Amino acid sequence: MLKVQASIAALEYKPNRVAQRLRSTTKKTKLLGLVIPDIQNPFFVDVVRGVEDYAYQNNFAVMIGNFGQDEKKEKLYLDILQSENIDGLIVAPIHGKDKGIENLVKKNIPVVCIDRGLTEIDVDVVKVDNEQGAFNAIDHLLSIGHKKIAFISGNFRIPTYIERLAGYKRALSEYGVPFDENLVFARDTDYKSGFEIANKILELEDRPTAIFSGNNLLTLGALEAIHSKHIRIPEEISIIGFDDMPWSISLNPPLSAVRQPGFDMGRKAAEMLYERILNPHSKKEKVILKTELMLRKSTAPLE
Amino acid sequence: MLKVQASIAALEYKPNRVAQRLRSTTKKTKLLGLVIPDIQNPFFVDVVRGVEDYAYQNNFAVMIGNFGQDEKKEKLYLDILQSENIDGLIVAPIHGKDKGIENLVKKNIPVVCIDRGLTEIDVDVVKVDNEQGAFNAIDHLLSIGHKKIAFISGNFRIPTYIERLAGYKRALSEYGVPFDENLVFARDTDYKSGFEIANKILELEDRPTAIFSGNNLLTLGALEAIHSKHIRIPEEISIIGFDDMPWSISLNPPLSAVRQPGFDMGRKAAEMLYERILNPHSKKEKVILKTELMLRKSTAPLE
DNA sequence: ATTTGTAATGTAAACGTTTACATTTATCAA
DNA sequence: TTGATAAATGTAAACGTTTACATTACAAAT
Repeated sequence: MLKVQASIAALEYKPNRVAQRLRSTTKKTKLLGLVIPDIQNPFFVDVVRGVEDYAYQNNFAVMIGNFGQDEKKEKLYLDILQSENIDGLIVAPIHGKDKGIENLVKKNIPVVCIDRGLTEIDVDVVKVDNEQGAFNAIDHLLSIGHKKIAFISGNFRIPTYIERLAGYKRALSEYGVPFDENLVFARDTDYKSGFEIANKILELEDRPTAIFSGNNLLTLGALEAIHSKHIRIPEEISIIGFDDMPWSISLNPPLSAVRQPGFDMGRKAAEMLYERILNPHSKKEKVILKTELMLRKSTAPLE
Repeated sequence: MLKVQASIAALEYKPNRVAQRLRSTTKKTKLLGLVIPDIQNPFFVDVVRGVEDYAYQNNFAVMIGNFGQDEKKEKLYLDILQSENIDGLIVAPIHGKDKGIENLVKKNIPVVCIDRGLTEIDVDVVKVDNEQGAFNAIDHLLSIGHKKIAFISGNFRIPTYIERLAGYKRALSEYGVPFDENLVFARDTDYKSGFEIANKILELEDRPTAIFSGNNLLTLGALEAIHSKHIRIPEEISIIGFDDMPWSISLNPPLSAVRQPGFDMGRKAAEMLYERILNPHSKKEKVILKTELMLRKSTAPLE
């Protein structure tokens, strides 16, 4: 063994990553940034796991920022990560024209967008076919006789929800059911919003026979609202949600849902980021993953 | 306005955090480490949110590592964070004699332990009264007539589960029910373990009338096992879990649980870490938070 | 105008690496 | 043993800050 290497081992020398990162030009700093909208949403937790899985295998550390749908907070994390000289960044943009992310891309910092893309600039993206996913859910509901279907959505500044709304509309029009804008409710993407919106829906004069909820947390919130009013699912109302969870089967009743492959999305994003770091000028890539309709017990035919 | 400051503003100068951290001795690097066992567990997600909440308010960034109960991975994150010159670290030790964390404490790096303490060394800790929490759950079960209560636990190297077992035993002995070691099952702390252990329990000759599951994920896994065998809760078997979730009420049936204040725990830990950074030699603090018994519909008297 | 004090700016070294060469040491064939 | 080549080690500058002083500028007070 070499003398130097022997000493390295003997003294248990661990390089200081800060100094490495300060000096290094040829990216070997092994630090990735990951900026997500809501760590409470199990879908994003899956994404995180996917990213970490790939990162760990390739000796990267991951620095996570959770901005909780707060634009200022997102900006802060973007700034911090940039001034941390990260090798690259995986981020779910708060909206399609996110200037902060655009700037990073322009500065040639490797960026991969997840869950949502950017409209103003060409960038790597991994997402899901939201339009088709929503279409499948609504198509299912329509096929079993529902016509009055409420949509509990997140904010329409988030591209994801625009796409899901498009799927909702397309299904409706295929069945010749007119679109009623009073049936779509958009607010935040959290549990509380789901709860409050569902409460409002359930008190409507001519109550919808089915609910399509735009994400995990909205679904769970809506479920609480329905249960607290002792309305029976699916006898009195059907519900199907975007995002599946391992324990969807243990909900009351077992929940029908549009499954997104969160783990795969995270893993793929990390992989693409790695490629992008190695190869900064190759063509930007768009990956659209498929959703899967999980039919369980929360949707039933309208008699 | 000063000339220098004017230029700072004009050029939108952002200090390079890496250089700052490399040079700075009087800790103003504003970076915290957070190392958690399992980001899939909603309890730890709450902890993360609590930490981030405090950090954000005090302009700290948080670097999260999720080690998934893998000791090697925990070690890696500890090493990485240390060589990142972080100001301080919040960590849930993988077991009570965690050498990696002991070393950090000895090197005078500010450390706060969450959820679990360290036996060999004096360190700041925020945890919950696990013994009492488990006692309350078992006491409730015993008070409504159950005697044969299975305990789905995590690995007994994790201090938390040792304490929960102690509470289980104490309740039993207060009711004069002999402890039967064949009723405690310890494996990993994930969904799959809960599912598999519950399956085993349900096939037992003289099947327990109640299950106490050691955490969130174990509970959810057990629930799936029970449902897939079409065993009715609580008519045929009662179940109560450690850890509550916002949507526990929407489970089938609404789940009785021992609630831990995860958000508060995270926030308190961040606060204590901040104090520790400012004041490295003050007396180490132990904070024991209270649990709360949430009685819903998954436990019923034994007729 | 001169002094005095304070605020603002300037200067050089240091943090622990990487980078790019220069130099030394080891290895092998002739 | 010598020379050629490769491997190992040595050296100095640079990364962008902070730290600790030194210097300069600008008031207000004499």
